[in-house]
Amino acid sequence: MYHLNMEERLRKLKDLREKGINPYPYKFEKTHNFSEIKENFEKLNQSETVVTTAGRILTIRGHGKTAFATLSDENTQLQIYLRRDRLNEKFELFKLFDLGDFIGIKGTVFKTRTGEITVLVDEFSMLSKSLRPLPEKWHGLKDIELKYRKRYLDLIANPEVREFFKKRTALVNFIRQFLNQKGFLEVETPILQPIYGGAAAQPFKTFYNALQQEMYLRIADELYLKRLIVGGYEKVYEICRDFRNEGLDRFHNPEFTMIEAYEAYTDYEGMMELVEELFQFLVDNLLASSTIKFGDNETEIKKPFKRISYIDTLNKKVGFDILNASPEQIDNLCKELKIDYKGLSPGSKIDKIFSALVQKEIIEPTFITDYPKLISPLAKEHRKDKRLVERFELVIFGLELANAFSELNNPIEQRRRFEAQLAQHEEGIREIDEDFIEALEYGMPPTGGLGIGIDRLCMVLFGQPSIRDVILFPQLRKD
RNA sequence: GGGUCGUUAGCUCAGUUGGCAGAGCAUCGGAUUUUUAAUCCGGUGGCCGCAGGUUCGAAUCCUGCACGACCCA
Repeated sequence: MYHLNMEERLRKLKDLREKGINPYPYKFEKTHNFSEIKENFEKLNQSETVVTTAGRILTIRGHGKTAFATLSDENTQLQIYLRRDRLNEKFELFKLFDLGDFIGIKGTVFKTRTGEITVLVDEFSMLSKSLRPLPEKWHGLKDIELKYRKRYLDLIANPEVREFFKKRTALVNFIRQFLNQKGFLEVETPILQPIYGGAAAQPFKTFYNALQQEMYLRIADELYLKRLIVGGYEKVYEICRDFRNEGLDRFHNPEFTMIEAYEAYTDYEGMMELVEELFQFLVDNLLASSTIKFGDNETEIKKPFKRISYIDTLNKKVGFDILNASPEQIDNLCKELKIDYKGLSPGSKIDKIFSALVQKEIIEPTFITDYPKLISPLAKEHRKDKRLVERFELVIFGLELANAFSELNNPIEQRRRFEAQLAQHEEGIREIDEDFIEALEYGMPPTGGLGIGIDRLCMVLFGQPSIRDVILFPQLRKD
């Protein structure tokens, strides 16, 4: 377990303790962080201000009776300079410091011959002893599996990764800011649910001992947020971690972050406007340009987004009316497209065909509108076509980023849809959420609802090719 | 689930036709009072992912397994 590199460090740890130094002290008060020292250099330098600061040692360059070290704090790096003639016998203590250790220093700032802002150290202390060697300073940590499994090392060794995850947080904060400004109320609903619903997906099961009852980690929070609309809130949203017990690849992590928003007295047209406005807001606040790149593709985020009809586009592609096609016709198409269609409902087959023929080809931000009723049990029937519902998905670079409906608020129709879904024996619900229907029976106003996948949005806006690059601790098999 | 590729020192990577296990950084010892991928001299460090097989001999060829990446489903 302890390799040779560690033995030396353990020796130094012991040495520190023998000298009466606690290698893991409790607290250290900084007067400045590194950015503040750099930004205020002239003032600090002229007034000979004594600064107190701290960071992790990244490199040490020893020169006999002096030493330079580069430290890292959360945002940037700073060089320090230690001299035997200033520190006297305490200078020798620095030999017990290694790369990776946290050091606290006190000193004055100056510029070296080459113009680098540096702190000339008058006092220094061990803030935490590191027992393991850091990844290499020049190449960083490249091994992709190690980067995911030991993200802390990735964050230490690759400052751009540390920077990237700040951008993810900024993205979420701007979404919050946007919705809050619009008068939406952020709420929290259960992650542990006795009945799962709101999407077609397999849940993670667990067991609640106190109630002696099986529970599920939510696959969506749709049904709870709609209950809140029934309750009288008119605009609500939740930034929710959802869980789906399904495959794991470049676009799927079993736990992922969604934002779901519901607004009373509007419909899916209203949700399209909201999405366009939100995306504009995010681009303005987060990106240098409205042009985004993903793999070999490039596009611009600019409203209004293109709108295409699900059925019209698909029918044009296949050359017949797919909603009136025979089961054989659809199966043959699946075979042609090498889709594994066994056990799928007619609706799911059509959706797989759509995904292969239409969705994958879409690059520019596009609203796909008016989905088949078969695959949309929670959306309201289309006002002009009974076979369809008022639903859209936003697709960019072939990826589904948002999904929205004019929400179905007719309780009788909702029960029929759930029953039809149960009869299909399809993945998705196994039990009707009677309380949800009861809530609808008390009356839900006309409502527009929207879900946006935050992880994928992050991938697309920031050009990250894998969902594992936008999740701090992506799921991997236990090694 | 299927296919392709990968796994060698703490990290980044070489390793020729099957013939002694290598480099840089890190680490240790020495020199060095403005360096910055510091420099110079000398060391330490290996279950070559794991388990089998072929062979006089395997990091290298074969089989299985584990983990990962990409593609397909």
